[in-house]
Amino acid sequence: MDGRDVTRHARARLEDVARLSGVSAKTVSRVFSDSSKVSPQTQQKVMEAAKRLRFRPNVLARDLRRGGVSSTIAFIIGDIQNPFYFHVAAGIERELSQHGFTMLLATTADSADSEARVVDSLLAQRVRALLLIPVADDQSYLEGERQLGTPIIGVDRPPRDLVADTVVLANRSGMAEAVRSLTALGHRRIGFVSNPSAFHTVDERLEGYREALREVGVTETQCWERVYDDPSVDVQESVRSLLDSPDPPTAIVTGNNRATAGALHELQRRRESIALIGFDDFDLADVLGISVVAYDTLELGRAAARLALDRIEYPDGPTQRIEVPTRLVHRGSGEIPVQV
Amino acid sequence: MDGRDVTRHARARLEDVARLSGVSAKTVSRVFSDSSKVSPQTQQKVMEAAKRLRFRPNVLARDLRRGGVSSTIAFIIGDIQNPFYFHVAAGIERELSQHGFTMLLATTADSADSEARVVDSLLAQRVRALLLIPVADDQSYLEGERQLGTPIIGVDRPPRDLVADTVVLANRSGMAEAVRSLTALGHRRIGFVSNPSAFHTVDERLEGYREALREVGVTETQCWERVYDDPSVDVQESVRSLLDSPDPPTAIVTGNNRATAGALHELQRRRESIALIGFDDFDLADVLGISVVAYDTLELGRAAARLALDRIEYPDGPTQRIEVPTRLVHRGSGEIPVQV
DNA sequence: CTGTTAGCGCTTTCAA
DNA sequence: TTGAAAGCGCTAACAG
Repeated sequence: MDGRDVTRHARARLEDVARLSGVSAKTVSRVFSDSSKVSPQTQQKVMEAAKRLRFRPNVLARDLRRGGVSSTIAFIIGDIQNPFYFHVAAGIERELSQHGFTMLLATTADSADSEARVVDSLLAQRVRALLLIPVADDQSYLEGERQLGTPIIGVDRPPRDLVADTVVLANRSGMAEAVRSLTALGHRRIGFVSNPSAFHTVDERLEGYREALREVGVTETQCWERVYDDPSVDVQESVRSLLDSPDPPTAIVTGNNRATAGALHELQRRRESIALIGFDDFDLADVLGISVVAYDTLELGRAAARLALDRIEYPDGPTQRIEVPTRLVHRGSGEIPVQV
Repeated sequence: MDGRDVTRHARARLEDVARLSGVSAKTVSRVFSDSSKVSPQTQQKVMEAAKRLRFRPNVLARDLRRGGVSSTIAFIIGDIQNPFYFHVAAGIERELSQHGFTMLLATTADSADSEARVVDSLLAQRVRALLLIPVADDQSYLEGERQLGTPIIGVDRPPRDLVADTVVLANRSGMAEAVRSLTALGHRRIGFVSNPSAFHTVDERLEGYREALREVGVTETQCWERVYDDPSVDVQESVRSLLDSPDPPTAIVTGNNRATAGALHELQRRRESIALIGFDDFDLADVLGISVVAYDTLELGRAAARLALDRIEYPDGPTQRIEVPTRLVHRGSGEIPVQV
């Protein structure tokens, strides 16, 4: 040591501020939490000292003392690469940050056992609430945690075997509306393409599709349905097999944005243009002229965050289920009438 | 109360597990951190008790005791809606989770004072490192924190007035390569469109553009440059003004993905097809046939995360600057020769 | 309005 | 290999 101050300064604590400003630690604490109960002069003294010492309350210690819960809320998603998830994340983050919470984002790579591990590590961090897009077959393993008071919110799909607040899209009616707009143009042979299929969302969309076709007397739809659960099956190829089948469809609807992309790739390859409506909106869909079933993704996230905040405030309120509406956006591809 | 167990169970603590398994709290603690020093029998006893009580170590308390730092690493981004940020976040998250850290994601809505506030609240949470996409004019306010030992990593742009590890793209050379491919096809009047412009990234891309044009003797490029900093100026309109100018360009390069989208909208409106190369790849660019300067976004994130992990391990190592390479992807729009 | 004491759940000594 | 005591930085509960 050469006499100059070359030591790495330690972080200032409440007590350091207290000493410098000549008050007790508790008073400093009050200034930083519920300043209404401290006289203005004291407040100013404390704030000055704090500034000089670059004091920042240690949230870890605060949260520990306040009952072991943190001010973070976790959002667990599957494949982070899918733009859908991050628009939802954006909505959640925006709503949470307005209420003093921060979002902890974790991914499960859409695998069930990864889900359990990730959830576990987040709970160890004492997150204040858990928002998750359920992937595993069964979320009953969260029941214990829920009883301990951690709010658990299902996003985009309802958790299975677990009573929880949920936000979902109007999948069934949204898809039915899309298919009806096609049948109105004369289409009867309509393909439904999706991969994966196991999720609640796709199930519901498929039902909406069948429902709308039943309304015009088409009850045998199996041969137009290309729904796989195997990630190795390329959507583009399933569209190809559909269009190459003996009695090809005159229109296609897709179960999600990835399926839409696959369909577009195949249609471009064939240089064909067929009636197409995708579920999920996407960037540049307008430039491409693709009609879609759209919805406010940001709002989906916000609604989920609000459910969590509600549940934190009213732990014993009734279970809520919010359905975010969809709307059919006409951009051309969905308005191609059946070729006679 | 009806006699059945309707009380909300409290969370099990180390001590509860200790009591149930007949050992001391410290032994249980050992089992959960550095189990090598506990006999196998004891270990099993403890694990069983822990399982029965659904015990989960409280990371808050652990981190507090271990020196007040958490096992979370924050990533601060501007506009969360931009898919670019997401992919970077995905890369970061992936790398971090492999090393036992979780990612705290916060947004600043691309505003400078919001940046300071967000950073402050994250530091209060004692994040272990700070990854940020600098937005404010000046990050010197982080200097104190850096000296306290919090690693700070600049992502996509170097922090200003702050020595910090940084990951950036090869902006200049990437853009120069794109423009060279256009000049090779005979183009000399090439438009450059971007909004916003204030960021390091766009500056560098602009320089690359000018450099490549200088190489073929074009030194006066101002009239082809449409670079704004006003979010209210629509890129589509600036492309329009460019194409409607007395001496319109025969090719366009864009400064980022949003500018590319704007250009596409305008070109579609005019039903024109002009040579176009975008900076940043995007979904369905292949279907649209748009040539782009692409790069591995995920890798950008991973590299940033690795810098943080490095710095945590070797606080006094040399400052690093990583440049992620770009590559020109030919898809047709960039291969349109100049019209004679 | 302000201070004192105790303790959140864990781990770091240090001792056995 | 195991345990007892002390304390991380903060705040709840109680005084004054």
